[in-house]
Amino acid sequence: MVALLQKAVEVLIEQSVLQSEWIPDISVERTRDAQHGNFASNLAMMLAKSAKKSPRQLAEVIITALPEDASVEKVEIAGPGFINFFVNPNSQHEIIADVLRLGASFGKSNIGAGQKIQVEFVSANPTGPLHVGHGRGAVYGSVISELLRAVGYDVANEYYVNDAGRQMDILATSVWLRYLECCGQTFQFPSNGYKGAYVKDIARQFFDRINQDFCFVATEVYDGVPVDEPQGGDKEQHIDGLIIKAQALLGRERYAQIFQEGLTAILADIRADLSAFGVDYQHWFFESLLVEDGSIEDALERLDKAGHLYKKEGATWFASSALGDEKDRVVVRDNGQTTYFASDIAYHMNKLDRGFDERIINVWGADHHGYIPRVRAAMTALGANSDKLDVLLVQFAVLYRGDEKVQMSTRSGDFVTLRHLCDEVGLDAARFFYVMRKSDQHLDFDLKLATSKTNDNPVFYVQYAYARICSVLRQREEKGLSRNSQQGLDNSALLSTDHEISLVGLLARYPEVVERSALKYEPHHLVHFLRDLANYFHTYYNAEQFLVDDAKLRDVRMNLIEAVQQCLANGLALLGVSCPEAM
RNA sequence: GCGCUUGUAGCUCAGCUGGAUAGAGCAUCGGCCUUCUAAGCCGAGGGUCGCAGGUUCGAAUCCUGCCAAGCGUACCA
Repeated sequence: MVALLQKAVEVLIEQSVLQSEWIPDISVERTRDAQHGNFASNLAMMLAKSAKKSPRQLAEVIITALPEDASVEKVEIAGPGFINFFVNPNSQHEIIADVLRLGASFGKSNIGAGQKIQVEFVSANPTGPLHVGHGRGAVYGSVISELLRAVGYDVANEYYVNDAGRQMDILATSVWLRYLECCGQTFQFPSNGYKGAYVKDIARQFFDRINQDFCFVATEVYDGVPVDEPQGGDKEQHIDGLIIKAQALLGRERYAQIFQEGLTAILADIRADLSAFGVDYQHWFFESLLVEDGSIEDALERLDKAGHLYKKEGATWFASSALGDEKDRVVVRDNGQTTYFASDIAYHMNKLDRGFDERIINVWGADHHGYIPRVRAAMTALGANSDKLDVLLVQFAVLYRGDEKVQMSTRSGDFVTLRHLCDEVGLDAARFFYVMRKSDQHLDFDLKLATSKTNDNPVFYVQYAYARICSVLRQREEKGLSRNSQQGLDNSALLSTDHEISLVGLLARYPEVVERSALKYEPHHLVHFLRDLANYFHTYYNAEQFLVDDAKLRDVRMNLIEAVQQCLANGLALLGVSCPEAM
């Protein structure tokens, strides 16, 4: 359509009706209302002022200059000056043949041309099992990856494991303290320690294997440690004191062993949960690697050479405010320790060095939004184009059970784990619900609704459409009715009801929906599309009989619903949701 | 205080980068099963698109100012 208008415009420029400098980007949009044809252009309205003609008059002129095209049935002027294109229905029907021929490839494209993209998501600290808050990022990241692959990008998923830093020391110490309980010691567990039952499990298993080798008397452990908050002290100082004590009493080797014990157990748990959730990674990247191989020093040196670092009050600062951040940031504390941000700078440098220099995607919790400018600044300072970094924010989901809000408290360790969620609502509903809404919006996740196997569950609505089609196709065979796909394609003109025309029209839009969802990182468009497609199908199903006596008509309809089936399957596959053949 | 994000039907949300009469689901009400799965379909009601200005042929969409909510504003990770 754009090409047709382009030609018309060229003709009119030659005739001096228009001048080339007036011509905007010619856009053609799909119409919302079938009365307005299939496509519409606002070109005449855009040009009206410059051409000093009324939009409708100008539209008239443009239309007469339009070249003939077989796929266009008619062109009309409507409203304030829209040019509406009505597509020849027979050319629309070709989509059915396309879908059946392409099968699982229908909707895929090569827009990405094999460009490398790295998608990093979840990256939760390995200090406990994943909870429902992580689920949304997990599904969002994996669906984005699948979508980008579908449009031709070479996508690598990565999980950044924060296995260095204070939180991990708190975990190791928590495991040790629980282990001491296994040894029969009694004491007040620190209020800032990890209190979840999983820590006890890890400690118990460790105790069963190691027995008493790591055991110390509680009074010795707590001797000289600042008191905890409930006793009027500071919980941070208390836990830090315990960490130092653990390291001192156990010695380097044994401390490392118990540290490793907690880390591997929890990481195995996280991997298993994600895998069960349909999320798989190409690469697990460990923060400790950056510490060990000197990447952090390298990164800081690079920033320093480029003149981005300075010293103040004993600390080393990164002058990020010169690069768009609100203020400068500390990278080396006055005690000589590097900050988490320093690791992140090194990590991003590492990503660039590994060849992900075209596009890097980070999926973060929305509460980290303030962190974006400083990472962008770091990218720029490292000599990369910070536009290559896309940070996608995911808002937390709020769990409901019916009208009742489900309370989540990480501190007490009594949060809802991702595994619980999957057990309760199932993989399909969980994934579907998480990507149903725009990711940067709050999501109300209703457990009751997701588990309901009745009227109002959107997952089942879509799956039901698929199952119904399967059922019809099965019964065609069981009843011994003939099927000739080619005959169906040859007679596509028999598709004449409004339901059939809109269904065919919607199928044709699927590839653009995939493209849009992928390029804008908005999987919810795909979800909405699938709901619409299921809706159109259910309507059609109720309005027409498919297994009719007329063999030609039957073949045509079999082809149409099989194409719908294929499209639903392709879409659900991208979401990682299953297609049950019967419900 | 400053920054980011958000405000659309009773509720939960779409709204395709400025288009035509603002759309779904849930909830409410009324219809449709002797024929391919009623986990479905059809219909009805329900809106000052937070408020007020501005930009233009045209604004839920862009700009400004208010109002309200969430998040962020560490030598934490």
